[in-house]
Amino acid sequence: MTAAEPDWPRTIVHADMDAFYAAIEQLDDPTLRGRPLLIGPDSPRGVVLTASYEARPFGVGSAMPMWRARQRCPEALIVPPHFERYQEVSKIIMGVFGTFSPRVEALSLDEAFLDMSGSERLFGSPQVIGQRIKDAVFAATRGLTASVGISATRYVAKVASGFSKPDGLTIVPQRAARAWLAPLSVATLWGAGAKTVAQLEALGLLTIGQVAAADPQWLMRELGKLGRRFHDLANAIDARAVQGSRSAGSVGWERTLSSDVRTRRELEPHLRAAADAIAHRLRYRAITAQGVRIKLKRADFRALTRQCALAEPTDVGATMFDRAIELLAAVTDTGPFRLVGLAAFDLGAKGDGRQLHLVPAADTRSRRLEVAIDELVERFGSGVVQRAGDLRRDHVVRGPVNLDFLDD
DNA sequence: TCTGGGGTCCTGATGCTT
DNA sequence: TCTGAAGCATCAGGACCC
Repeated sequence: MTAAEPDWPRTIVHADMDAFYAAIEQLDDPTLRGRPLLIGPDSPRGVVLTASYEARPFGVGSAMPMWRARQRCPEALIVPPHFERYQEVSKIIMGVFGTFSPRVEALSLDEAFLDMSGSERLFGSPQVIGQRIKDAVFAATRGLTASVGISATRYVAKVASGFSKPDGLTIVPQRAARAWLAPLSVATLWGAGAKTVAQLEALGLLTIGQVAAADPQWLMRELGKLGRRFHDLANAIDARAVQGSRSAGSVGWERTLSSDVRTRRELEPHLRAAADAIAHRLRYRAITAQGVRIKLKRADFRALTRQCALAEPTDVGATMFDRAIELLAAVTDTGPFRLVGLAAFDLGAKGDGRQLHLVPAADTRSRRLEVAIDELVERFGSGVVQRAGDLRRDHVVRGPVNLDFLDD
C-alpha cells in the first residue's frame, strides 16, 4: 500500500443478516422474542443451524451437536427449521439489495456482496450507504437487522461485516485495510479452517499481520495455492469482482441415518430417494447431469466417494439410481455407514429448442396454469417464456423448460 | 445421546494419448 | 514394436464455507 493509494478504488459492501433463521422465528412468533433459541432438528444426530443471540452467551453456536448445545443451554427452546420461510425472506432481502446496485452476488440465503463503486453521488458516503442498506432491510422485513461491512475489496468487507455483530456497520478504507487486518487471528483468513489454522500456527503465523509480512514464495511452498491467496488477502489484495448469481456445478442429496447401516439392502432405499429428489430438482431447473457420484460416510467419519460419467445427459431418477447401484456394488468397504448421499454433476442446460404448447383443459388444471405461467416467467424470464394469447387459449413456452413442477 | 446438508475448490494418484 | 516423457482428463479424498 502506498500513501498515494485512494481510499475507495472500489466500494464493496458485504451485508450479513444477524442470526438469520433464529431472527425470523422470533419475528414470526413474538412469544419467542428474548428467549434463547436453537434452530435445528431435535434429533440425536442433529446439529445447531443457528443459535439466537440469547443462547450464544452459553457457548452454543452453529454446527454444534444439538445434544451438546442442550447440555450447555438447557433452557433453550429447540425450533425445527422452516427453510421455505427463510427463502421467502431471503428473496425480500435480495430484492432490497437490488435497489441499491445492479451488481449483487448472493453467497447464501442471508448474505451478499454489493458493488457500490461510483454510487457515492447517488447514495452518499460509504457510511451513509451502509446505514441506508441496513435501514431498508429492517423496513422491508419489519424488524430484521443486518450487519454491514464496507471496504474496497470483498475480503475486507466480509471481515468487516462480522466485526461488530449484531446490527453493526464497519467501514474500512483501502489505505487503512492492512493495518486494520494485521492484529486479527489467522482464523479470519477466508479459506482457513481448523486444519489450516493449525498448519499456519505450526509455521509460527498467528496473526494476519504475520502472514502479510511472510515471504510469499515460502508460503506457497508450505501451503500451495492457499499460501499465495493468504498472502494477498493479508495484504488486503483481492481483485475478485462482485459477480452475479452463478449456476450450480452439482446438485446433491445426502442424509445422516438415524442408526448406522451395513448392507446394500439398507442403503438402496436411500439412494432411490436421493435419485428421485435430485431428478426432480434437475427438471425444476431445466438442466441435466452427465455424471453421478455416491457418497458414504463411515461410522468413524471417513468419507468415501465413487463417481462415473453417464453415457447421455439425464434428468431421470431411475437412470441415476441404476448408476448409483453399480457404483455401490464396486465399494468393497463394508462399513458401517452413518451417511449416504448422491450427487449429480457436469450439469448443462436441457436446451433442445422445442416449443412446449400448454393446452389448458377445461378443468381445474387451467386455474393452476394461470399461476404456473407467472412462475415460469419469473424463473426463466420473459425472453424465454412467451405468453401467447390469453389463458383460455393455447400457451406457448419457448426454450428449455419442464413443467413437472405443476404436479407438486 | 456423540458431530448436518447444501455446495465449491484444491490436490495427488492414476490412466490414457501422443 | 517397445519405451519413456509430457500433457491432459478423470477420480477420490479432503478442507472449507454458510
